[in-house]
Amino acid sequence: MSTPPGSGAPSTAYWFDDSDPAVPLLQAVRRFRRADEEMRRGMETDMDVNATDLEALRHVIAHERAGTPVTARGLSGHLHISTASTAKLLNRLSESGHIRRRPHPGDRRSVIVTATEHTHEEVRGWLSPMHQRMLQAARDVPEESRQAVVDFLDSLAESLIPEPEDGDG
Amino acid sequence: MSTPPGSGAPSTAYWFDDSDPAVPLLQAVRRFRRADEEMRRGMETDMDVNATDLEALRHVIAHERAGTPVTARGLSGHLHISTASTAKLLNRLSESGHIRRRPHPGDRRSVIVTATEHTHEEVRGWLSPMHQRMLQAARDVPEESRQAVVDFLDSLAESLIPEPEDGDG
DNA sequence: AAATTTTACCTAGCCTGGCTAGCAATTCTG
DNA sequence: CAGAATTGCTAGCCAGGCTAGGTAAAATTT
Repeated sequence: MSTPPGSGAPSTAYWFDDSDPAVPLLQAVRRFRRADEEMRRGMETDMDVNATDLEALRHVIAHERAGTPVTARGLSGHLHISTASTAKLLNRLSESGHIRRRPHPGDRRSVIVTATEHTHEEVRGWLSPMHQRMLQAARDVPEESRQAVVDFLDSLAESLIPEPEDGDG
Repeated sequence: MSTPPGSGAPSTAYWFDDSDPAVPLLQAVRRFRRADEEMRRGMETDMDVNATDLEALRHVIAHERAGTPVTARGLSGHLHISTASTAKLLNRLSESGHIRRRPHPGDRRSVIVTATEHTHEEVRGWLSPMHQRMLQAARDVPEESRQAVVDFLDSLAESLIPEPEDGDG
């Protein structure tokens, strides 16, 4: 083995066995996750909203663009917070001018949430250049490796699902 | 054409132009991110600690394994929370039996944080099978595509760094 | 080496953003 | 149509951030 037991462990690769050629891939994944977190933090700071509110805005905008507008209920589900917390969130975001509540055309109990034009611009300002760069990164992946990348990512996603404890039946 | 302008947009690919062959890669990235979030949520629930505390435990354990133990200060920096909040966090986690404070051998102001054996086991129970699966996923990437994967991920990470506003200069 | 500044950590007390409970309006169902 | 279910709201609680301010130890200056 490459990490001699009992010796001072290497500083970069905590858990890892350096000799495994698969390790650099997981290290790259780790770097990506870190960068993702930092990006979110930067965006929160810049737009002066918390993480949940930011994700809410992102969701609202995405659905607005897709023409499948979002209700308070739907938002609550997406964010995994209660409908009560969602009501508070909507209050915050409408007071700060980020979103607007609109009546749902087909259900008078329900509320449609839309982003204000200002919010659209603000988010576009952040996301669209970022998105362009990400798209370019994806285009730079050689044709013959694209499927491998997709498979790897999906396989990773699969890895994160906990193995079902073999219970009774 | 794939996304007829003005028509009702497709539900899966909000922002995307389906015709770009790079898009499936970003969609896979998105699926991975989602899975990652869900994994964390599951772990929080299962171990009955909040996200910050969980990340703290992870960090402590990783550093413990690497033989570079972590101080309260270091933890505070890693988590991006104040030293005061870190003190509270350490109180929570030591009351719940997850960690222990130890004197720093070389600096009597400082505190070394270690995880209890129980915590090590608990985290190992979650992470090491997951890690095995991730490692397998990485090994399954064909040799000739590995570099492309690493490059893509690093390039994505790079993409997340906001472009420097061209200011005065 | 004495005095000063900086650093690591702590407690006290505040505020934001979750939560449950409970209500009104609307829609669905038998 | 009566009763059950669903959507969203307010009220009020609590966890987990924060700033302010204190002490002890270490580092730096004089």
